[in-house]
Amino acid sequence: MARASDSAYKALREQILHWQLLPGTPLSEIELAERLGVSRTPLRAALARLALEGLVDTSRGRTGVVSDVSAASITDLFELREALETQAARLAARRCDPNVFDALAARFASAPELLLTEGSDAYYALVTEFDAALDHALGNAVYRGALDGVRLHLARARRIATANPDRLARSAEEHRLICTAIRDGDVALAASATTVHLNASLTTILETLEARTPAGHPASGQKGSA
Amino acid sequence: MARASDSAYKALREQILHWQLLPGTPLSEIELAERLGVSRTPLRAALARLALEGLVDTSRGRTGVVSDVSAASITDLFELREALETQAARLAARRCDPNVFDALAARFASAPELLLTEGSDAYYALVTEFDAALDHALGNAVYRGALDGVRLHLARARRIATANPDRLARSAEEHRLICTAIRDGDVALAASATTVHLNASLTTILETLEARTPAGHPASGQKGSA
DNA sequence: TCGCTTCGTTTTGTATACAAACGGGTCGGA
DNA sequence: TCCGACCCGTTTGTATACAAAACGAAGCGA
Repeated sequence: MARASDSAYKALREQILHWQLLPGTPLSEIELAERLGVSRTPLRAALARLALEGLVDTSRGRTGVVSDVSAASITDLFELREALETQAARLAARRCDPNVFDALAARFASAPELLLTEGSDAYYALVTEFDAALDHALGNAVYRGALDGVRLHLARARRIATANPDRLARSAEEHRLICTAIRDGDVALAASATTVHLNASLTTILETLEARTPAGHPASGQKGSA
Repeated sequence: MARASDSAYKALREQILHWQLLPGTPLSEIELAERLGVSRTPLRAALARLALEGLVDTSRGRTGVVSDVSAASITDLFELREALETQAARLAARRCDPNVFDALAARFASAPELLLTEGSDAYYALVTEFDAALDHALGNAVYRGALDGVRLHLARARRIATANPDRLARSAEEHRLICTAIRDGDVALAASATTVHLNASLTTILETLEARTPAGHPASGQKGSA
């Protein structure tokens, strides 16, 4: 990981995910190489990787731009996410170690205090632990790769909706329900609870997004085609 | 697409998918660059792309190898595939143009004759048309990207199980049922029929794979970790 | 005889130099 | 004045040269 291409990739990814590089920003190889202190060759590799992961859009023009985050693209993302996570919840309900998800349920139950004392970052860290537990329960590297792809884009979208303590508290309750359902091996409930959670999450993000773009002021171009 | 990196990518992908480059084959940059008549720079890009798509495994050692196709990896792949395709079938049942899937159902109904007169390649072309219709009904570029990733690996796995006319005829009947369910907007049936089809397909591939590896003769190493 | 260290070869990773292609701008003509 | 073609600058795509690191083998020592 000490390779220049990797560090360039990590740096760019971080900046895109943190909205320091805004959607639509053109990514000139020469300029970025200079700014990141690497040669064009490893930078090209980093850019190619970001393009394949969907964070960089190379389809328009020759110079790549940071890919767009529109209401349409987020809706599409959540459609895929629902397919993956509901089935993941079902599978986990069959295979998991109940103790793991029992412990997670308890931690989600006490999340309101966590939010008060340590803030939203600590809560997101807890969600990451939940994701890891889900991955471990699945025991499927291919499936995990697909989930990671979704989580990557989700991390960027989530930055818009951060800092809504009320929503996060409800999110914690939804996660708690998912955890108990998985712990109890209740396949149907695990899937349904996941659907409920994702719908609430999507709604929140879309509302925040709409509030941010007053109307007639599209954030940065549209989604793919018509 | 006239770029050297793209042609190298396409050539390598073709050879891997057609089992001309067998799983485990080491991919030396110098040798491949010479063989394909391109420089190492574009070849590296091609190799990186294949690695990100999962056709090349760079985790073991420094030199990448063609990724493995084991019973375990195929089972994992199908677990992901089921998550994606069952939900895709549900969504398509809600959104599709009935005429499209009605026409497809008719063509799957007459697939037995197609298999007799034109062979399995023509049948696979029909399946590809079905996939395209599904993508179009979804109208979701992100979802399609995930499906394409699965289809890529599936194409390689399928090469093992090809040329079982009896199975293909049954596959056609399963597809016909899926098409009619989608056409009729029957969400539950579309999903269930897809599950049935995928299970049958997986079983066939695993049986063929087992018959090919007589025992104690692992095709080419194991899957990821333990 | 087994294990460790060390050296050599091979392979990847990076930098730079060069060629080609796209875009913008300007000049000329209708 | 508007349209079109051509030219030039910038940017990407490719090739090669160099550096660093990893694998393997051989030799030494216990």
